[in-house]
Amino acid sequence: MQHNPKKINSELNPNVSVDCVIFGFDLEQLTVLLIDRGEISSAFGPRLALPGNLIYDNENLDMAADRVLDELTGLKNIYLEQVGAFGDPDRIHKESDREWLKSIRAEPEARVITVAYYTLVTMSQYKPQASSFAKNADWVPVNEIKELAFDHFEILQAAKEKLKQKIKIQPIGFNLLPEKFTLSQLHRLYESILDKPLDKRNFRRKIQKLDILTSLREKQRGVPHKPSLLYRFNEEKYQELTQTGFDNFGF
Amino acid sequence: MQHNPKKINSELNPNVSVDCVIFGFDLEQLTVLLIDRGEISSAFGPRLALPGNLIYDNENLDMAADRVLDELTGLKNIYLEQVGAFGDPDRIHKESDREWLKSIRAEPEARVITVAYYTLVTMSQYKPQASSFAKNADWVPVNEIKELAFDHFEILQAAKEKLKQKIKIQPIGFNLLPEKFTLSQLHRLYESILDKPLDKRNFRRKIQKLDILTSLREKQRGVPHKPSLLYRFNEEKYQELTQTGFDNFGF
DNA sequence: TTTGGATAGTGTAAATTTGACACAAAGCTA
DNA sequence: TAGCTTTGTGTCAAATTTACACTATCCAAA
Repeated sequence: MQHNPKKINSELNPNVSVDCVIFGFDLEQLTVLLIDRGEISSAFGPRLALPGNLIYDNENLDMAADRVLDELTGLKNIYLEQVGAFGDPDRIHKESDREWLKSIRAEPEARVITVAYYTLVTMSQYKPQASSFAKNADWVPVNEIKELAFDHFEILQAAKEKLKQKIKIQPIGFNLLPEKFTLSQLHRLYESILDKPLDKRNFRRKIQKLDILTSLREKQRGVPHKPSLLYRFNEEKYQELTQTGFDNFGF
Repeated sequence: MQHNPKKINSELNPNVSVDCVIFGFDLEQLTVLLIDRGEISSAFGPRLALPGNLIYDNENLDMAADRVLDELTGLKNIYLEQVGAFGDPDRIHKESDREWLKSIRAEPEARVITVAYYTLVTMSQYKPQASSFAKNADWVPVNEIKELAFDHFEILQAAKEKLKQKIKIQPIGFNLLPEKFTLSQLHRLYESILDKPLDKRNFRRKIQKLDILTSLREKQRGVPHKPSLLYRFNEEKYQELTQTGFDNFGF
């Protein structure tokens, strides 16, 4: 928790926390980085929760979200979007929740509102076992999550919906892919986020017409089938597009 | 401020406030209900601000927004959508801001984060002078607003953008119109929200094809030109539509 | 080396949607 | 009754969307 020593002199605000829905994509499906709260909670409710923490009084909300992400994964400068504020007075129900909150320095009796963010990371840049902060963290496919601690399941639903809407307007999906990727991977990504099948040929036609991909003269290697061409996201062309007011990346 | 006596026994949370962007439509342009903070602030900065207040510890955020709206306008059951949380540690800059916050019982030294909402009301249902709470409140056309107190201008921008995106997905604009309205009024409404001109015939064709309007056998009266037919929003047909997964109300 | 399994990559035709555009009808006022 | 103002309407061309099936390429196993 002392990962960012500059912050430690400031005071934690006991009323406001930040929770992060950290999305990843394992090239098959959308996943979320969850932390396991361990035995302490297992008898009472869901062990899995979104990573989060109270905010410091001298940081703004976006910075707090960056910090939580950094503490857990060591990643910086990650795509980040606010989902919204969640704050039912009774959002902390269980004795186990209170115990656990104490263990991370929160005031379990205070009413806490949380500001939720979602972030998009490239899974290959981060494996949970690589970081000492992430001993209890792991990627879980979104579709397999049926419950979470506190009101985190509700937050996850809201984040999925925000992401879905956002990707119809901006091609932010590239933040979830490695630098080089195939059209099929991009296709799968859009299908998982939009949660519906998309026709292969129509998808390819549409994405190619946008002209925001650079085709690398390079093929996939080691796959037991016809290897795919690799592409890279072309930031410059994307900027050109948006600056002309274009905003129809919808599917 | 004691409009809702049930709440008065609970404690105010000094760290969390709710601000409301109350949109209206004067049949010409989009407007926002602002309060005038009066002389106390005039020497230091903008007098106009969004209505808002601290939240009580026993109410959830949506309820708090409803309450603020009710206190100011007396309106209940209004369309309400969260914009997000705003919370730069230095969002309260000026001495005048501190004075004013004291006057509404806030703790000016505490770091306050605010959760912003936007709401859509029918202007004809509410005239500022009708309510004793609203002596200092008035409708201001959105396009004429150049600055607001605190970070409220930023919040307003965010709210406008949210509304713009939302109306592309759901036909929520009817909440801004009287029960009976003309297609031209609806047309103007979409133009003000989307902030761009829309071709009259194409707009009409599109809105009619959605089949969510009931044509009343009734004409406008007293207008110095050809009177328009009046329409009503058809909630049932809209529900049918959305339940089939339709979500393209975009323009 | 041949064969089978798996995914990549490609084109077309029909239906739908969009965008551009102009004039007659209806009511009010002077 | 003449003039002003806004309503209400149709068409055509272009662009976009949808549905749909087969060959090419690589790896692995026989």
